Amino acid sequence: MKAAATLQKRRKILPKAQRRHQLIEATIAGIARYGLASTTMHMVTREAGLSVGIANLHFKTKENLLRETLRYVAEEYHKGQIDIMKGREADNLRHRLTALLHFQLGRGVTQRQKMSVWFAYYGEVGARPVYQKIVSAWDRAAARELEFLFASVIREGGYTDIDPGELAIGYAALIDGLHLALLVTPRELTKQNAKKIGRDFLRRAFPNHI
Amino acid sequence: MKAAATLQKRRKILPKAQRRHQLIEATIAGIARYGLASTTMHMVTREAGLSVGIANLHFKTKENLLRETLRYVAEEYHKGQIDIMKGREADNLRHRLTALLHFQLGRGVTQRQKMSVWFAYYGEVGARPVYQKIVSAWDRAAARELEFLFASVIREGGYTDIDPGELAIGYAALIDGLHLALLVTPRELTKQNAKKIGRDFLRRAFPNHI
DNA sequence: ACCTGGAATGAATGATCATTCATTCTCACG
DNA sequence: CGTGAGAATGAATGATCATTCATTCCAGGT
Repeated sequence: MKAAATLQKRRKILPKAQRRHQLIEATIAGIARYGLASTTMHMVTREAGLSVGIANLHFKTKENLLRETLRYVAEEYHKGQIDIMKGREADNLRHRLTALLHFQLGRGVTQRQKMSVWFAYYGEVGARPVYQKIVSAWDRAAARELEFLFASVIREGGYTDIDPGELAIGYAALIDGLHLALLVTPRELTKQNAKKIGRDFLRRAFPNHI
Repeated sequence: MKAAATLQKRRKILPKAQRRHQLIEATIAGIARYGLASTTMHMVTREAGLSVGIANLHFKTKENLLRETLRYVAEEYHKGQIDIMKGREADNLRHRLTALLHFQLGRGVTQRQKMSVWFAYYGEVGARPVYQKIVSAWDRAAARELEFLFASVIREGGYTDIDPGELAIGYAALIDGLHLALLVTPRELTKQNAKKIGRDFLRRAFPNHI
């Protein structure tokens, strides 16, 4: 009788890596919808179409799952940036700058879901040093690359009186701030407009390039 | 015998407004130390030196206490900004710009505790529309004032090709981003440096003023 | 000095959750 | 085909927390 009423999902065994990925994706969805605080293991495992115990099997604790999820999100965002900044040999500097801007404020990154997850973790950084460590490791790598790119642009354009490191921090801060504005006050700022504001920042610093 | 061992704190009755303020301050301290998620009513009331039931008496629910705390923090920050932007009659525009920058990146605002609280709430905005409403109401007011200030500067300086509204959004985003950087990667950025980066942003936009 | 309205207390309650682990089920391999 | 190593399940457990409310205590009014 029991099997007759409910469509019994056949149990499936899959490699560890795949299950871990599945659970991390479910965690992201949960955080975006319910926030970091209110996301429960039941929600996550249900979203993944699995049982509660599976989380313990692959991640041991909830805290660990959250850490791995942050690592995953941070890597995705920063790797994307770094790849563009390194660019292909043929790409000129102007093209790299605009490609970077379009990535950082483009469809992929500025999805409400993604931005929610980012700021959910930032919000806990004050209380959990572990999150700070994970993010700042990636941040440093991206910052170095951005500083290098800016230094090249400064050399090529013969700009004076610009410190590439400081400008890189300023630009990165502007992008983060625009993400925040898109999340918190979306009615006051379109993605179109955000891009224009980012471009204007670069134009004022590098008038011969943008 | 009971009273002999423990130093009995005498119960005190105070006006509603005072107790509410006391609880809000304790909530801020709790959020900064333990995060929005892990701050319990016991912690908050203990921090305030009161009993658990008092929270229910003055705020009905925890959710309500958190909302009121956000309102308090948002008001404090945005009122401070707005006061400076309106300024005294005698203040010239250049002075208002630098005063604003020093407030936004000064000792009071960039305390780790304050920034933690800010981003704790931002982190939940994706999941709780109420927080979005509270913040965006204040944000709009500050944005209007900033746009007005920038418009005055543009007029006075005869700058062309600058939209005050867009520049205001960009500047506000930069400041938010710098706060985030100070919170997440404090080893990479001093407050001193953050101020310089903010000033450089203004200088590129308004070279005759800064 | 003595009431009394209502501020303050904190043990008790019930709800929610992370975590456990005995059991069931799969599938790769012999 | 059978089989066992280990992947997957989910009811049970125990911990944590927000909320309640019967009781205690304070202070302003008479």
